Amino acid sequence: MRWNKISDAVVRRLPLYLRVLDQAVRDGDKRLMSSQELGERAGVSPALVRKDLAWFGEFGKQGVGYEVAYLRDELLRILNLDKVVNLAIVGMGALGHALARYSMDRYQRDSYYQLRVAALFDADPEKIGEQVGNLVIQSVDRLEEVLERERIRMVVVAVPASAAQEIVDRCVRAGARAILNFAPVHVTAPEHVYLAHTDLSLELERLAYYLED
Amino acid sequence: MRWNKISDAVVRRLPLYLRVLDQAVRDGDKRLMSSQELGERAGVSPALVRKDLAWFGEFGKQGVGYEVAYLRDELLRILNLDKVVNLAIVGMGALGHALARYSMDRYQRDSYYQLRVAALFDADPEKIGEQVGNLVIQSVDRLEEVLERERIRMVVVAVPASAAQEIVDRCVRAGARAILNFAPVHVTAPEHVYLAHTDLSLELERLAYYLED
DNA sequence: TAGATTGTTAATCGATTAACAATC
DNA sequence: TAGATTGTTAATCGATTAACAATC
Repeated sequence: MRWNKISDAVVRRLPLYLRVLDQAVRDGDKRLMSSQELGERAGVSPALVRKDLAWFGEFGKQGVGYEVAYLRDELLRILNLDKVVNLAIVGMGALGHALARYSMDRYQRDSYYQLRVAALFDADPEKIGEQVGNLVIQSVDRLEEVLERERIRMVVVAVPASAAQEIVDRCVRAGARAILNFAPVHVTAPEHVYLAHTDLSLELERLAYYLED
Repeated sequence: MRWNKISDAVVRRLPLYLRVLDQAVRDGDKRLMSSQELGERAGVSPALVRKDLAWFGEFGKQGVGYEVAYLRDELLRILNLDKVVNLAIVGMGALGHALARYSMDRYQRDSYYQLRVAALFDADPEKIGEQVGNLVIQSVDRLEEVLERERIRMVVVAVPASAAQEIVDRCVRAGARAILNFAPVHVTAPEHVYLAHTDLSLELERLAYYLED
């Protein structure tokens, strides 16, 4: 089952719903939730919640709402998070470290969090061999080899701008299907690879716009 | 001069243009740039480049293009980055550290980068007193006092989800005008404060959607 | 002048909201 | 049954692209 043509804007909200539902399941305070309440907690209008979910199926009951545990499981399935997803982080600067720690901690703590950090890479000989959680930072020279051997198809790129495009190219050749680029540079990938960009420095800079004089 | 009503989507692209122009100024390879080339380097269509810039004035010359140094300076002014902007980071976990290091390094290195990290806060007694660059992590108890004294109006929130709303509220009361929240939770602020949210775990989770089965 | 490229208006595209029949 | 809430269609809103007259 593939739901192509689903817009980015929709996909972007699914993990938000997932989080609200998972929280509700944990708290165990309610078995059912309306689009009204789900929207409120996620910061999205109720109509949009219903429309987003309707792209993937009919998960609710009229007059009743959505069963939280069921909808959470469906969202996990839709997001491919119902089974372990291996993930590599390339570039173990401060940001790479932060992302690695966060994901590792969460993978251990939350049974539902199935994003597993499977490999860490850096180009700096000083960093290679360093232990982070239960992993050792490897030389980026072994990038292709390890991605292929471990069947890693999701990669976080946190290298300097000057190296980003080359790393992306190499990940693509090694079979990556989804790449999240944190380097402050516009990079490209072939159509069949999903490439997203999160640029923290751009976020900081745009924020300054809203400081009135 | 205030250009209210400029959409978020437009403001979000300005730092992108700024980066391309600044790079061109540094390289010194061209004095002029067309919307075509600026767009190509930024990953934006030429028409959109022209439209975005036109919200703020007439910066180009027909048949010629934009003067890179001039347009860069105008963008710096529009983004309020033509003078030092003080910034506080609350929550010095791995992500807070990464952001602090990044901004501090860049402030030292790039003469045009005027986002100055002016204060660091954490609630953990273990971390308070720790040196990061030329700053010492302070107790979050002193948040209001320091923000007011140092006239800090831009704040990065990198605390755990459970503390985020309280920290945002306190920043608002202490005069913050622009807040960037990294905590994985939906928080709110009054109308007069600009609040943005960057959620790295949501980014990672949505990425998994694009891994085909 | 001739060619190029802006600034701007109109057309298109896409995403969100409103509304409501279906139905639990 | 009566009340509530979904799933879905139509209306609205906003952002991007296309086109071109103005003009350097």
